[in-house]
Amino acid sequence: MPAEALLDKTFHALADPSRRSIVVRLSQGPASVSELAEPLAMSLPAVVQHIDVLRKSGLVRSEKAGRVRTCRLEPAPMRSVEQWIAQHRTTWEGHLDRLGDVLHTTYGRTK
Amino acid sequence: MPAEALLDKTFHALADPSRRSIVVRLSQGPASVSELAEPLAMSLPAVVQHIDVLRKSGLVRSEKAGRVRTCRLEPAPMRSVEQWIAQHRTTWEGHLDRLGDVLHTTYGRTK
DNA sequence: CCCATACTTAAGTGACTGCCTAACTATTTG
DNA sequence: CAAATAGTTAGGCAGTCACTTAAGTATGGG
Repeated sequence: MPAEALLDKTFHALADPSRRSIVVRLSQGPASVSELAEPLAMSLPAVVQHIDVLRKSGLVRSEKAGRVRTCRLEPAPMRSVEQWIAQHRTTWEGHLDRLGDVLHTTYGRTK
Repeated sequence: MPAEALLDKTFHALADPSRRSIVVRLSQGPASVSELAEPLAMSLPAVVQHIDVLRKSGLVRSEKAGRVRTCRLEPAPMRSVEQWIAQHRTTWEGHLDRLGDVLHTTYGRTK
């Protein structure tokens, strides 16, 4: 998957409170579909659809054993989101530093 | 704005490549609406709508001077997204550590 | 073998997105 | 003041989203 599309899907997946709560739950360890559904006030198919959005972003992986599907968190997409933010925050901060320089040379005690 | 809603809007705002490219451009310093529109292959009203999504998430602030509206990046929402991720990655990593402990005590050389 | 469990599939719906064009309102500038 | 510039407003439209209910498919226990 192209990096841009990965970011699209990961940001989109995280832009929903139900899906974020699933992620939070999974950050504490794997869980079945029913376990993930239990705290959510919606039908089971709706939960499965949310899990599917998370799965398509790569944030969640799942395997079925018997009649139970167990979901677990996959760290890579979250890391790429974190990196994207860190990278552009750095640019932004770098620019602020340069702005500071400009302000300093323009208004500071020079010569 | 409640923290949850802020995360909703910020993640949603960043889930679009055009909007992310606007953010990247603004991370290098403020820009006018037309400047932001120039590299994007879409009509000006479409760009303004994207800027509006960014504005509603708090990621972008803008002021109008004369007929030019200048947009700049606001760091707070990006930071809260970064914190949300860091927080749950920590939980997740913590769990991995504990899993490591369990594996060690269960299968490792004990006593 | 029967029944409860744990999903899965399908189809539908109302709201929201991301675009567009057309028309309009301010502000410079010649 | 007339024309170009910089946005803004309004309306429409195809596609996606977040659900729903109803019906189906495995699987495991008694």
